[in-house]
Amino acid sequence: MDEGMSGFCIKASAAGGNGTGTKCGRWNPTTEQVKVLTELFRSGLRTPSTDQIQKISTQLSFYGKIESKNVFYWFQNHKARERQKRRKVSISVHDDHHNHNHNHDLHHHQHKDFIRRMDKISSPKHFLEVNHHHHHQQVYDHLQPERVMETLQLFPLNSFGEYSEPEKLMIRSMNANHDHHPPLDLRLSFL
Amino acid sequence: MDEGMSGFCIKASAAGGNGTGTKCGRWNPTTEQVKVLTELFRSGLRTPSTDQIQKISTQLSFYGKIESKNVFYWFQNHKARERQKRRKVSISVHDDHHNHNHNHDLHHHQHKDFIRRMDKISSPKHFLEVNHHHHHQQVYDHLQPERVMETLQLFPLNSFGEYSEPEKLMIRSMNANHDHHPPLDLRLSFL
DNA sequence: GCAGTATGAATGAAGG
DNA sequence: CCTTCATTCATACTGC
Repeated sequence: MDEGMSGFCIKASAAGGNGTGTKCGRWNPTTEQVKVLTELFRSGLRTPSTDQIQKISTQLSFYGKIESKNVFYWFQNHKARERQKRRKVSISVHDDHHNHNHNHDLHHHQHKDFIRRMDKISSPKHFLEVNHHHHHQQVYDHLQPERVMETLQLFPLNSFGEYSEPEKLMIRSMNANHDHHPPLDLRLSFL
Repeated sequence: MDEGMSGFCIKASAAGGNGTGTKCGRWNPTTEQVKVLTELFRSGLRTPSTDQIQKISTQLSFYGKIESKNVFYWFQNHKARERQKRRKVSISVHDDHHNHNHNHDLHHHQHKDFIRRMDKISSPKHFLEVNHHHHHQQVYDHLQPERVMETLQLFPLNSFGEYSEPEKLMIRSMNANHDHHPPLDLRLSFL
């Protein structure tokens, strides 16, 4: 998992107002690019479509290396951060001491799609309820370092990456037969 | 930004590969969990059934805190993003003058987020291929610094017709009236 | 050089 | 499934 980290971009451009250098790794927008993007944003563009992204990217490529994804991410981030700042501030300003229901109020209204699927395919009863262990401390159990290999030796960590064909088939068959009340057992021990 | 600490999550995890810490708010898969999930995915499992999800979840819980929904979402996201990622988004809009590199994609996974939109929303034909087709010739053509286009037609579309006329004008003036800028032009007419 | 910060990139989680 | 939001991770940049 240790990234290869190929990050060694020689980027000379800075906020000062230039746009030279720029080689690899992560995109480093030139001031011109940022300017255009900002203008577009201020113009009301929040979530550009594919076409728009492409065009913007193409145009901006004149000022320097850029890819579509950069434009996409830029807008995503910019929008998100604008909102984030907004949120933080507003919370601080008129906090009514009772306004805590939209930030980290996690769970309780659960995910629709997930529930729907769960509910349909095979009533998991308290599939979600299982999650209701918030009053337990066992949550902290997992903070244990990775030295708890005893009971479940399902995943030989040193065998990842490659597996035999028969195993693939097994998996496949399992996957193919899971419609109603699948008698299938997904034992991950095949790994 | 400092405030990042909105939550109370002690996220000690990082790209370094770990499995400790992390226990609040959003699920933070350990490397082992990711590994297993990835393997399952690679094995052909795309949309696990409820039972499968449950089993996977149960098994993965050995490595750390996890809930069924996490597994569910993981597969959904991974599948979607993987599919679109496959779309090859390395649009080298900017021709490599002499820079033939092939080391920028090796580190982590690429983006997967924006790809989705790219592939589907609009041009189902080819999004990236286009970049290879056009050699930015025409791009430069109407990017001539000297050529000042009166156009500032932002977005002919209407997806976001939020901007007001004044703003268009502002942009326009900005574009057409750049006293101290050489070849810089902010024409957004390409959209 | 390291700390702090701004921001690009990735992905978990939801909504529709 | 597709689109979007939110949070987080990683890195470029700036200042000390």
